Amino acid sequence: MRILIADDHELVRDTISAFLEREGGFEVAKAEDYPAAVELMKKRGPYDLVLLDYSMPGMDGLKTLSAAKELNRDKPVALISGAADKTIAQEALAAGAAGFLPKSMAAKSLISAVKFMIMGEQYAPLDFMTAEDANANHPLRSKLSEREFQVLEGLCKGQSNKEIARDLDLQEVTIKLHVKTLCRKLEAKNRTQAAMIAKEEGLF
Amino acid sequence: MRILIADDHELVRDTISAFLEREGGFEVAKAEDYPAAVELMKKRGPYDLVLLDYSMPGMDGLKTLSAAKELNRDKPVALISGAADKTIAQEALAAGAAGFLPKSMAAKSLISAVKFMIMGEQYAPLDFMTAEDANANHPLRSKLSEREFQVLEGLCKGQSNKEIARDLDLQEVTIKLHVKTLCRKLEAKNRTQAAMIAKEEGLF
DNA sequence: TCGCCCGCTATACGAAAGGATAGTCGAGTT
DNA sequence: AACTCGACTATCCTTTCGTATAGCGGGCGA
Repeated sequence: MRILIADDHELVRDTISAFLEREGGFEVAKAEDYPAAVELMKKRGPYDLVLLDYSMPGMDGLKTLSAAKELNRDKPVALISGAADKTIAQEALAAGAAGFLPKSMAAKSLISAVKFMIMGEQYAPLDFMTAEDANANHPLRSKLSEREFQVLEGLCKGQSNKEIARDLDLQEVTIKLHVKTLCRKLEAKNRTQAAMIAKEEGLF
Repeated sequence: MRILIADDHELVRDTISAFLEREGGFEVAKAEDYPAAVELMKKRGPYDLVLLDYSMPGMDGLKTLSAAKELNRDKPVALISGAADKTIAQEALAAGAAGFLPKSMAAKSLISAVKFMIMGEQYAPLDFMTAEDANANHPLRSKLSEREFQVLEGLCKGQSNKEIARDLDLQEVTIKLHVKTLCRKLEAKNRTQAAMIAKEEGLF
């Protein structure tokens, strides 16, 4: 069974592939970014399973996923990620990914997951998929009201008060009020800073 | 030789520890976050080497580093990180870290680095430390002029044009101009969106 | 040397944001 | 029933942003 693993962190790539080789008896090829993975698939492909890191140079979300799937002649291609959340996993699976492997999964589960996917099944850890979205019970959620949260989302998109008002079907003045109270709660002195704080908290 | 490795990604933690055990003959203990690492150091410590992930639950930069160093009775404590840049590494080493291991290092170098640190030396990969700062030759750097870059930094801090002007010792109108051209280059429609784009690019 | 681009400054104006105060309305408390 | 509280609207006013247009000086290449 031949596997290709692409991850920009050499330490992670090396140790995971060493683990797969020893514990699973697979033959593992390594790539340090997406273009390198493409090269390998073209020259040595198709592989029985391709594992792509979701955040590495050259990866552009789900577009590259389907491209890789074609390059690997419809043999399974799965995503692996340390930070991505449930929604991204769902989109990936819907887009035809053979599986989604969070780096928070146990190493021994990895072996069975890999075997499972090679057999053509779709894999995703149940506990990960049933978990709440990270931002659903985010610390900021309790500080801000629902409305303020919606307005904050608009701020993060760079929308003007007027645009936010249109989207939420409210008056512009109301948005201003929300922006003001929301800035106070976040200890931001203006909308831009509020948006940056939300971004730093990992929101939106 | 007893090593403690703390990382919130189980897959990474497991495979790295397996690698250290097999290839290096170390006895490796694992912790899933900082508090768990503290527990282990209290009960089973000190370890000959402690590896702490820089971004995991409970870690608060360098404060926790020195706390861990005390808990481990001044035996070496090193940081390991996937995303952190050179400046963080330098601060960590200055704060008494036994080493800084980027996840982009080769697995076989890990073994020698670990042995090196256990002997009481300070370790950091030379290529990593001499590398340019990630944002020094960032794609945006070539698109934007130096001034525009400085102004963008101000935007990301949520500063007003007037404040940025004071900091850069320029006139407010000049800042406005830079903001405008910078927004055009970034395809942002206002300052907030420009700041968000910079943030997404990993700047500041 | 001429033209040209770049960084900077200036003036001016409309649009947007920010702040203060006040009032309506409905839901839930006491 | 009186009360609080959150969400919403309204008016008024000041500050800040965003855009346009024009001018100046230095550096650089044709």
